[in-house]
Amino acid sequence: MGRHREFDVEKALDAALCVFWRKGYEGASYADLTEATGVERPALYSAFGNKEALFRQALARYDEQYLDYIPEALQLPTARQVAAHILYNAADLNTRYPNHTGCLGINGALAGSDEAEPVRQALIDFRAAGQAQLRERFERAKAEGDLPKTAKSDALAAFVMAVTHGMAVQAKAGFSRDMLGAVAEQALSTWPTGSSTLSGKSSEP
Amino acid sequence: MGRHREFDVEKALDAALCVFWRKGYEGASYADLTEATGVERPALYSAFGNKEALFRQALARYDEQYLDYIPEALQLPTARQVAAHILYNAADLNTRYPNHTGCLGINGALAGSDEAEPVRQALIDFRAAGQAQLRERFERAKAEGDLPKTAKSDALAAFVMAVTHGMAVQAKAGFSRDMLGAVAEQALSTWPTGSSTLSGKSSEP
DNA sequence: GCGGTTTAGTAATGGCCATTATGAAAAAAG
DNA sequence: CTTTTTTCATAATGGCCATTACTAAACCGC
Repeated sequence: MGRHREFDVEKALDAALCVFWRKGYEGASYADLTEATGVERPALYSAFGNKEALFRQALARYDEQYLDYIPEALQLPTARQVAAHILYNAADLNTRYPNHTGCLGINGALAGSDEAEPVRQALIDFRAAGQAQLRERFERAKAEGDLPKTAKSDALAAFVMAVTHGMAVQAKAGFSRDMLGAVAEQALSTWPTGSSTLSGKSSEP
Repeated sequence: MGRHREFDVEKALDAALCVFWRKGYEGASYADLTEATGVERPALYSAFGNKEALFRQALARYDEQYLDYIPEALQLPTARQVAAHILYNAADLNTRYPNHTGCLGINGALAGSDEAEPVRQALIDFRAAGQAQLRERFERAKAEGDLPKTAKSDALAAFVMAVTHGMAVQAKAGFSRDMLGAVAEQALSTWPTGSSTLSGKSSEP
């Protein structure tokens, strides 16, 4: 029993997510959040908890709703396809919405006041989890002969992630989808292969 | 005539620079700045103007004091050496000071409140200037036959910058100098060569 | 339709923010 | 030594911040 909620919690979370995406954790004020969600402050608190809790839920939703290309990528047959799928989809996502360019995982909190340290750490862990998945996928690729045994899977994973992070910074600076695509292409050129040569171009746009 | 300044303006600027480097523009409060510089608020205002003006002066000093490896790099004989010098020195700088890892050009202001928009734009312009220099250097390299005529100098410059930005993000997340060095090495292993093959390793550590 | 319970919205609270008024202190000029 | 000019430091100002009492309204089971 009791009164029903008058707003759609999921829609409010989506709206808050976009605010965080654009302004980051500390840059987003409750004035911004209430305006974007159409929900008054106390209702946001009762539905999501405080600002940090709201951000963490937004991050989880971001992972589900926007980063589904990562599990997709990990299932592709070759390491090179995995990397290509990630890089081109990142270029895409980072430039798809003009109102919130770049990546929530980067925009969220890079530097800031000490108060935001827990959120910063959460984002570090979030990115590290993705990188670990990628490294493991590359290790499998080595076992399968898809990558040379001399390849360093942790360095390769860090490299792919570094390029996506760099593209996120550039997207936030206004770089076009095409420019980021060119960056991705360059990152993929001469990818190490099991059979020593054949550096070929990407199969993706 | 009149009273002398009791603090060293340059030292105060250096201290403020480190605060911005660590916390970014919005994350740095005047409480932080007065503590780090040992200078009271009104003295900072009279010496540097407001917070935005102080940040811009800190950025200029950062360019002079810490990014001298970029003009150095541009004078090296080959495009590959230019890129290698930039990437390895960036890996170094990003991890040299445990109290302010990463890069001021990235940490300074990526996302944030609307109020910080001018600072964000200043940093975008700052990074774009570096990227433009690099692109021009690569065009020269094409003219000199040091890069293939088919190479896209703007994409190459954007790629090198993307990797440095990504390394800055990773450094802020606590990555070691060695890990960033491995990222740089991987970035250089994709480098196109004039003579079609021979993707060789870097000459730098 | 009434009592219990949950939500909505207004408006308050205390804290930190950048910025600056104010007046004391210090140094050079006359 | 006095006057003028500049810097210093304390402390105030107004605004925005996240968070939350508090009151009114809406719904469910009875």
